[in-house]
Amino acid sequence: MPGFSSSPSLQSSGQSDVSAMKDLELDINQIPSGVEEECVEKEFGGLPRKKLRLTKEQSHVLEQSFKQYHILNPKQKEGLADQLKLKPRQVEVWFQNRRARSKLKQTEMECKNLKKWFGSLNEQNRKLKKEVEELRGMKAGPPQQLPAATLTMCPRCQHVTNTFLDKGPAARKH
DNA sequence: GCCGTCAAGTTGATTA
DNA sequence: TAATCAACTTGACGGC
Repeated sequence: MPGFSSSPSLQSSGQSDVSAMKDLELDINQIPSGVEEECVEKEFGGLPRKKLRLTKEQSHVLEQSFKQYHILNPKQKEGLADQLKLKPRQVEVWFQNRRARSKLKQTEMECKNLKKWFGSLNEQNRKLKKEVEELRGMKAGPPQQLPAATLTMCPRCQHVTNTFLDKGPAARKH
C-alpha cells in the first residue's frame, strides 16, 4: 500500500527535520516498490492501518477532475490512478468522500439560506403585526379626530383617491 | 487530551 | 449477480 505517512524508515533518513517533513508530504506515495510490498504485507498481516496523505499534486489533480465530473467511469478511474500512481480503489474512495463533502457543504449553505429567509420573514411578520395594531388603534379612536375614509380607484386610469364617507356621492366622483 | 479532518472500511440499496 | 453508489463508521494523524 503506497503512501503511509508515518513510516519509521522515512523519518529516520539522513535529511534535516524540515526537508524530511517536506519530502514526507510531497513524495509520500512514491515509495520504492519493495517498501510498498512490505507495507501491504504488514497491512494484511493484521497490524493497524496507517493513514495515507495524498500529495498536494495528487489532491490538485483530483480536485480538477472533480470539477469536470463528479462521477468517474471505470476508464477515467484507471487513467487517473495511473497518472497519480494510486490504486483505482483509492481514486474511487477519494471521489466518494469528495462527493460526501460536497453534499455536506451544499446542505450547510441551504441551511444558512433558510435561516436567513426565516429571519427576514420573521421581521416582515413583526412589521405587519405592528401595522395591524396601529390600524386597530385608529379604528378604536374618536371619530371626530379621524373621519371615516375609504380608498377608491378609478377603473379607467387606476388613480387611487381618498374619499370621506360623510360626504355626498358628488365628492366621490373622479 | 480533545477535536477536526480525511482515507479507508462496512453496509444496504440500486441498476445494468 | 457483480458493480457502484450513498450513508455511516472507524482509525490515524495533526493542531491547539
